[in-house]
Amino acid sequence: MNGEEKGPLPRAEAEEYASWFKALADATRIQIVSLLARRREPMSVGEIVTASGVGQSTVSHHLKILAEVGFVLVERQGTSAFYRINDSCVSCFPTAADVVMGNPVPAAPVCE
Amino acid sequence: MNGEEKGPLPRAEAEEYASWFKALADATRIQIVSLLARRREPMSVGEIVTASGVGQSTVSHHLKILAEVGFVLVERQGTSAFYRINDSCVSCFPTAADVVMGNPVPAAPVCE
DNA sequence: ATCGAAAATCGACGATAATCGATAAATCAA
DNA sequence: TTGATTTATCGATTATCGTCGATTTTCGAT
Repeated sequence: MNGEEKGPLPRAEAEEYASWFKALADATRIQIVSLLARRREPMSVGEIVTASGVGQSTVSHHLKILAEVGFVLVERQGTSAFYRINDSCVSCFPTAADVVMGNPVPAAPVCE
Repeated sequence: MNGEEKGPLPRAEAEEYASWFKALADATRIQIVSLLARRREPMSVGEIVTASGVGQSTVSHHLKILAEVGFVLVERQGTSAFYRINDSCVSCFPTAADVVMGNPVPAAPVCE
């Protein structure tokens, strides 16, 4: 019982979808995500900083956003934080068709 | 020859991807798109305005953005403009997996 | 306890984007 | 031509976002 209404998607759902897409609506975040996806192993913030050429605070900021949506996972060891890609979250990311069809918003942003 | 490099996605590609996702990174645009997708027939700007409850100039602005990415198609009749969903563009929209895998950016934003 | 290293947070700035009201442009009818 | 209707554009305001430098926090080592 989804898209048989004639009105637009309710505002709340639309905002949830939008927050998903916002996570990938920035070139720097896409670079960070692609970086973590190519190297399959976890990377420290420092490694990501040097590999991406972006400031340390900026990288930390973006990693936080990516973690909130569940795109990346954190594990802390000593003073370091290691981030890795969250494959299960990548696969549950909504498609444009989902939005357009009015499919229910994916379970929870934080998968796993 | 895609994701076997160790560095991040080149900036240009990352920006192209980001521009795609930016198109759906706004709740109002998602509402407009979902509205056009549910009613399969074209809608005039005025109809979209009353159905969405957003200002006329705002709707016109968002429709322009959606048209630039190819999500919607325009046809003008008299003083009216009728917008409809572009199914072929919806299906070619990149997935999160595409971004993460470093797949090539979809052909052209303006499909059809 | 003190120091150094790593990451997160804070404060500020500039740029971008969303929204609105008003105006302009285009079209058709009388 | 004049007027009415519909949409696009313009100008301004406001809010959001990305970025940076500096500071703070956390943790391990000495």
